[in-house]
Amino acid sequence: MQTFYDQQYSFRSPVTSADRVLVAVQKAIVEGDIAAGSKISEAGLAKQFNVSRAPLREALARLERCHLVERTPNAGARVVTLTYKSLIALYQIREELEGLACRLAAEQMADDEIEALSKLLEQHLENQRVREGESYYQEAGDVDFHYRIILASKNQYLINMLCDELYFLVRMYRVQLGMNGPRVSRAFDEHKAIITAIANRDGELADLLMRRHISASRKNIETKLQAHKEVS
Amino acid sequence: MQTFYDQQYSFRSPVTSADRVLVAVQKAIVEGDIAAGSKISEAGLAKQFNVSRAPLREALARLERCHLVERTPNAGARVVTLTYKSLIALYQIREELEGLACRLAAEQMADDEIEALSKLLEQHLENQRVREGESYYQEAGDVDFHYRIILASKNQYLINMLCDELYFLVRMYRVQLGMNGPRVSRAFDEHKAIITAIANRDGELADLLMRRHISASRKNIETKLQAHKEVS
DNA sequence: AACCTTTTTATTGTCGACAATTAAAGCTCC
DNA sequence: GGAGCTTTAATTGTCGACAATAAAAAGGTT
Repeated sequence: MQTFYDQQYSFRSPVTSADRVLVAVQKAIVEGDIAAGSKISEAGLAKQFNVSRAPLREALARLERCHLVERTPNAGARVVTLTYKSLIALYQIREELEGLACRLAAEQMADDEIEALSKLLEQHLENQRVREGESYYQEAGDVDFHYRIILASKNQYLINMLCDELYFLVRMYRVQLGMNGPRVSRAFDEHKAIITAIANRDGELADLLMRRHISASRKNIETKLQAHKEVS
Repeated sequence: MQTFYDQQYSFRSPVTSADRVLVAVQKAIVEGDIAAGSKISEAGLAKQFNVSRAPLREALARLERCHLVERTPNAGARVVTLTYKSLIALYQIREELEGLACRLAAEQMADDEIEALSKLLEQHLENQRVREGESYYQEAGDVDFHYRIILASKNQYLINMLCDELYFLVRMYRVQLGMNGPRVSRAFDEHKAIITAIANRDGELADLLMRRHISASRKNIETKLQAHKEVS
């Protein structure tokens, strides 16, 4: 299943070898294959991907940009660690920016775009029925949904910030802390309500609903993070 | 006058030569010494700063990060051009994010920090009286003010996005399109009202006032941009 | 044995050269 | 003379090696 969000960097296909490495390392960090908090060796990763250090450093710079690694001069890069504080900070920003995106989308989306988004949601519903309980496809669907609305805002900076700089971190929290149980179906309903508001060209309501949707999602992850902390 | 905003990259002093080049080129672009829309030659700039292309490319990557240049694979980097559309997009985001920053600051700033910020504003007022009509110091003061509030939000991502990724572009609009006339003194009054709201721990009002402040600033630049376009 | 200093090692930052790609110039053909 | 193709030139992407810095190990002192 080729999902929308598999691409990055404003949705260009990887042309340079730095792009390829970036995509691979992004995926590895998001999915936890490279442990959170671990140090990244430039020479090591370069060897692993059969490239020189130059393109790898370019990739590292972009990984820093999407907040997946933290670099300190002359000391190298470390994979970020997921914390409660970071989660709150991230979702505070998402509420504001995706709320704005939703409002702009309600004002600017073409009728057929709204129709297409509505159909996409129906597709996700099918998938959910078929794969009850399996969380990954739902996450992909959720990300797809948010991506579409962000793109519909037509705000260049907003698209860049959310899709390129913030969403990999969001996915990292989701993949590593999961989304499942009753939250999945509730998220669907919230998506549907948001689309309805957009279809009615009610930007204010769409904004509000998106903020609540994100807030609910945050609370869900918060509890998982809490449970996760208590175990370890 | 050493101003607060002269530093960058989360306020670390430039240690590597890529840092030095970055600061210099940032300044050159913001102040229009490197023309908007012009192509950047890696070899040329590298020679100009007496460094090799490696640190210069690192600097370019960060310039792209703060939206001062746009890079396309195998085609190089171009300095961004200031447009009406871009201005609107930028300020839409600023309203949301700085509004949030203001709300968080109202909740979290220590009493002595508020006191210090209030005193900073008095200092700016002195400066304004002395240098009536000269816009640069006012801008520096304005940027100082916004920086303080953003930092007070204590939200790591918010600080990074606003101070590292967006504010150079904001400064570019200000420096090249200027802020002067009655807007200067009005901005002072708005700053004062915002501090008062923060001192009263009224986050909601502080949020609202900051949004209006930014909106007013946008309208001011809009008219300048309009006039500028009509001339050229 | 713990602490500080010095030496060693490893890692990051920088350089110059080469390969790959794109943009420009020149040529051919209509 | 202009459109399309070919060749040339210029620019970007990548590589391996060296220099500079920081972390680790060894040594000495109290």
